[in-house]
Amino acid sequence: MVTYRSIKAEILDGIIRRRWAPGDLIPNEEDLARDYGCSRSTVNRALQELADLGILERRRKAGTRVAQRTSRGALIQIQIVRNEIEQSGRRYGYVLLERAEAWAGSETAALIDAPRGAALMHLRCLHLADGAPWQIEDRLISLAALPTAREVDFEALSPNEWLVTQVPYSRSEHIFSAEPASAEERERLRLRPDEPVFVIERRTWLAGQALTYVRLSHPGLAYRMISREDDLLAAPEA
Amino acid sequence: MVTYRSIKAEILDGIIRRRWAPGDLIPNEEDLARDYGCSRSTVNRALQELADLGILERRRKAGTRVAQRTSRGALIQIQIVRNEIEQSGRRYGYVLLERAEAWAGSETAALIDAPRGAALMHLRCLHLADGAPWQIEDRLISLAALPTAREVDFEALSPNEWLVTQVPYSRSEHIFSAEPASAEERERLRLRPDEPVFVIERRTWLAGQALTYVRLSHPGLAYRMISREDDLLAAPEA
DNA sequence: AAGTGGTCTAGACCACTTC
DNA sequence: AAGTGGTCTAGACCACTTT
Repeated sequence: MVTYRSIKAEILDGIIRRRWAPGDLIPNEEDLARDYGCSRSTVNRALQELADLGILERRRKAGTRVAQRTSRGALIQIQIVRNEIEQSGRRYGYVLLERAEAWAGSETAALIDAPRGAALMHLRCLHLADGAPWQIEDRLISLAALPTAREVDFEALSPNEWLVTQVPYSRSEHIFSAEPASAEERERLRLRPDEPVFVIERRTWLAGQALTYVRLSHPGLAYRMISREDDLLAAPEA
Repeated sequence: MVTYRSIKAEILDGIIRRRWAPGDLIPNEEDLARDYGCSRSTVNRALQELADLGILERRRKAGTRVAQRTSRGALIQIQIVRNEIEQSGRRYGYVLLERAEAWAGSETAALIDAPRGAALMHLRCLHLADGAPWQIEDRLISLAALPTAREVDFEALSPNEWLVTQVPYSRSEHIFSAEPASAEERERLRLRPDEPVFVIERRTWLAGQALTYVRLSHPGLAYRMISREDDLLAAPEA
């Protein structure tokens, strides 16, 4: 039986084994359908999924070409801190360090992408793995967008967990960097002298309105962010 | 006209505005098709794409549910270094520091995931932006998998560029970390005292065979890895 | 003007999962 | 056993792009 999966696999194989090089035109849907003895819809689905993966480029009338691969991306999965720690078999711990409400100055307004003077909640927390410091969470929440944040007991539930489970967003931005540790980070994360921090900054919006900004800092020597991509040639069945 | 895109947008809107909360069951395809006055295939495509995005979870007989969102991932685009620099309007420079062939010892074998004793090429290069050091590329290439690497003029073309444009792979792994700078990195990247490096490590394989391992280190104070996600609610037309 | 992909349809059969 | 999604078909019309 010719399935869209089998067509997808064959085309992929042809690309990887250089039957078609980047930039080459592959046959049109009608021809492929005849070759494979299936309907055009089936071919269409296979090619469309390869185009979604960035492996093919398709244009009406111009046909379907193998994309000039600049290197595929890496997909980073950012989980709820608690799950990330528990899934690696360690015990999760959490401490709220600070909770305050304030109006946005020009610096904080820029961080969270809210207007100056907007009402914000500022939270600082420490997440622990097996009792050892794992991550400092330094967060701003827009109270205009999320007034219910005022009623949440952040001593019991981390803002990270509350937001991820309760607050939908439609757009996000992530920035990753390596920074020298501040004196406070050195102390709270119990860093060695000279040990840097791995920093993740994230902003989220819902329908154009800023929701939150967070800076997550991890001990540089203990933290690695890993992304594994599935093998494109691996057959689902065998 | 009811299109699969409009259905996708409506369902997404319903999820984001909490008409359905995470874990909730949404109507089955047949009912939705009747509601929208379209065929089941159209509904199917909409729901399937949302499932591919990780927003819905579907199981036969059990139906379609809103996924428990752990937070969507961040997609990192890793480009050819030269393009990355030139696209930001800076002048690109490149220097080959070292080129050698060797047999894999136990450490290098583990890095590249090749057997001990495998023939490897070792390359070290420096990439510059506007004359300032931007990245050290420290690379191992498996000569068993890529014997043609021996004939490439790496004085003229960086291994990064050669591999990305010429060598297909089917699986990859990325690791990002913050590390204290070594003495050599401090010198080559002209780092300030205490400035860490942002490190990207990447391995690639083709059909199970290891191709290459690379360690890319950037000045921590100058480098930021950024990932922006499209707004899910943004309408393609208006 | 003509070629190619994009999408929809109405129906069919099947595969998987729960009841 | 029955409900739900997964996939295929044959055909149709349309949208976009190039010639």
